[in-house]
Amino acid sequence: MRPKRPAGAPQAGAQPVTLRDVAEAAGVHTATASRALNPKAQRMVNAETVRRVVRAAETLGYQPNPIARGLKTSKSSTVGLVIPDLTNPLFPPIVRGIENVLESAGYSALIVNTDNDPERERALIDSLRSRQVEGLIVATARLEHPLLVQLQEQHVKIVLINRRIENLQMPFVVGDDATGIALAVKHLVDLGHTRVAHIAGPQTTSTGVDRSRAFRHAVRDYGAEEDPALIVECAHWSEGDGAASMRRLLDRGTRCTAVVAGNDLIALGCYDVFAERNISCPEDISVVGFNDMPFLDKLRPPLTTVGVPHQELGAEAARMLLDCIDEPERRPRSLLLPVTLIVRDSTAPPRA
Amino acid sequence: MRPKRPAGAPQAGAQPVTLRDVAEAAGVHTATASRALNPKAQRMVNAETVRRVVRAAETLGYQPNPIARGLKTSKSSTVGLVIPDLTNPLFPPIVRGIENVLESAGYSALIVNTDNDPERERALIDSLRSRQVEGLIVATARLEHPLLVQLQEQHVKIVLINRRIENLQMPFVVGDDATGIALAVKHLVDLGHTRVAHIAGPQTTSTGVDRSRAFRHAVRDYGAEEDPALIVECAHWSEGDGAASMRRLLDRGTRCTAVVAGNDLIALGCYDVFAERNISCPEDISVVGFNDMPFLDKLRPPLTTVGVPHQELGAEAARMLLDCIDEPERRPRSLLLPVTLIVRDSTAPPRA
DNA sequence: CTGGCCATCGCAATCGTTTGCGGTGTTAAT
DNA sequence: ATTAACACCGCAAACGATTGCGATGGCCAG
Repeated sequence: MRPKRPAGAPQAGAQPVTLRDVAEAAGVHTATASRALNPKAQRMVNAETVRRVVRAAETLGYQPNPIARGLKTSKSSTVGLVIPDLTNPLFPPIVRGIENVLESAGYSALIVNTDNDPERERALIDSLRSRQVEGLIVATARLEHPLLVQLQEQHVKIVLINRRIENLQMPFVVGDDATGIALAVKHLVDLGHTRVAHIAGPQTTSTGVDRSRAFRHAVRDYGAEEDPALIVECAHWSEGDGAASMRRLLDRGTRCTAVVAGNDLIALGCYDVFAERNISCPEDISVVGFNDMPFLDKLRPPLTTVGVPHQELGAEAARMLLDCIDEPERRPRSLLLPVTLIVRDSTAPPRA
Repeated sequence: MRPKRPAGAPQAGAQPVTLRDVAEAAGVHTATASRALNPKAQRMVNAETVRRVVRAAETLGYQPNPIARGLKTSKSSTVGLVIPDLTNPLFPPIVRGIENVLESAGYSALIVNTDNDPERERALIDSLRSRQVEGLIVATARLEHPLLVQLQEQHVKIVLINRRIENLQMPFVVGDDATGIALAVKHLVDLGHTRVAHIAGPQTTSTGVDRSRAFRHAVRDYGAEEDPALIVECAHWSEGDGAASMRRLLDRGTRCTAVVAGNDLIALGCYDVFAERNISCPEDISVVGFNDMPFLDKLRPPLTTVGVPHQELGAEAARMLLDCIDEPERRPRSLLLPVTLIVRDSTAPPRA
């Protein structure tokens, strides 16, 4: 007889009501109790017995111990979420989307921030794996990403979010960058712009190359000028790099009346140099961003941008990962979510 | 002899290198291996043996299985983080601060978003506890918070962040709201304002009452007008509620030339109302916010606010929680972190 | 009446660690 | 020389769940 906890003190200490307790209470063996509580195995046990066990479990307030369960099944009900920096306003909505679907599936997420440092990334992923995460949602993918292909070879379940990897069968969910950019360019051309520039994101990321490729196509399709000088690249998706690139563009005297930025942060960088140089937006130059991160409508001028359903992005990625976990043999699916142009006041017809 | 994994395929499958493997490799029992690897118990085993074991562990790439360890020790190396909504820009920096110190201590955080719903909060905390978190960092505390006192009675380790609970010995770490508000009021008075309003946060939270109390004191201390009509309250710390309260203030005809908002979101609400009613800031009304959330400098006008070291807040809270875990008997400490006034362009002398 | 099948359930091993306890062998004290 | 003290290490029992396998009993068909 193991020591009973003091009666009348339900849940006094931690929560020591174990499977054995409910088994005893129901007058069965722990094995039967386990099966009775497990939907997959319920049919192996008498319906009446199941009822007794679940009732016992309920009245005792039994909560299975996921650690013990995890030890036996080597499932942790946990997934790892690898992002560059939670502080980047792009990610909180994604994270919430992910957590929402994980939560309803009984899973939870361990979040790590790599700060885009490959060394750190490797270490953090190691620690994630040692915590037995059942899969990874990765938002830090670069086009060339040896670590990720290595993980894939080790059959780690991975789904990419917001990024793809070249020449690789790895499931991903991204926004429809191409039509987003096309929408932006069309909007500008419709306003009358002919010389529109592009401040591209880093070409080491799929997002960067997809958007700049889409830009070149759109410029051609909608009949704007195809001047290579109108395209500059950023080293990182940051405000500072955006500003630097904008300065480069201006300094080399490339004339333009509109710019589509690789993302909102880069657009913010443009705003900074506009302020430095007394350029007024949208009168002198129109700007459109990408992502529709929060509070863009509070800027002066409110930023025209393309809205990406980040929360759904996250939700879909989580669903996809759970699918991979449930049926490891399914072939990788990927998803392209629709985006929308959000017109605010940073775009206007060019000065006559 | 248990089946060896195929040689030449290091880490091929999951990561099946177990303590037993290193024990065998070092020619000792798992028990000794365990002790050799555990700093607390190393002195119970011969130094030479320790060396052999650690070398074996290193060459095999041994990673202890935290699940198994947790099962035995009922420690999960995990803490729960309870916040209202990750999407609120206030929290990402806090989370990063927390994760930084947890990471270096070998802990990690499970984040849940309550959306300020007590029912959801209870359910999420239950799920956190069933995952054996060793403690909680809570950012959702209200002045009256039965759930939290109940948890405290059950000896759950809790540290509050950004909030306190009334009449309760529960460790917390907060910014110095009082001097923050005092700084703001002094700044406005120095500019020449005499009728300064306060749009207070919800008085159900310590932050709300602390700031509005500080406001009343500061107004008196610096000789501004003490008109109760100058103070209105928000139901929530949100943009919408801030706007609503600002409208109430204006609609009842209370004259004022400056307002200190309970936080930045509320200040943003004021901006919205200014836009609606063609009030220009700072010419007609000055505004100062609280928190210095990201991108405030991009607003028009850039928002004067009081800066709170959120990342340090998080870091200190995490340190505090780890302390509580390590030595459960220590009496609760609390921390008040210094804040600074950040003057931008939303404040100016009142119109002559 | 017997053998076989099926439904139901218990036994016990197992997951990878930690840890109380007891068993060595060695050294120092009497 | 006997023994106490000690350092070191192995044995085995945990931790709380899952699961292959075997045992039991009831039932039907042959």
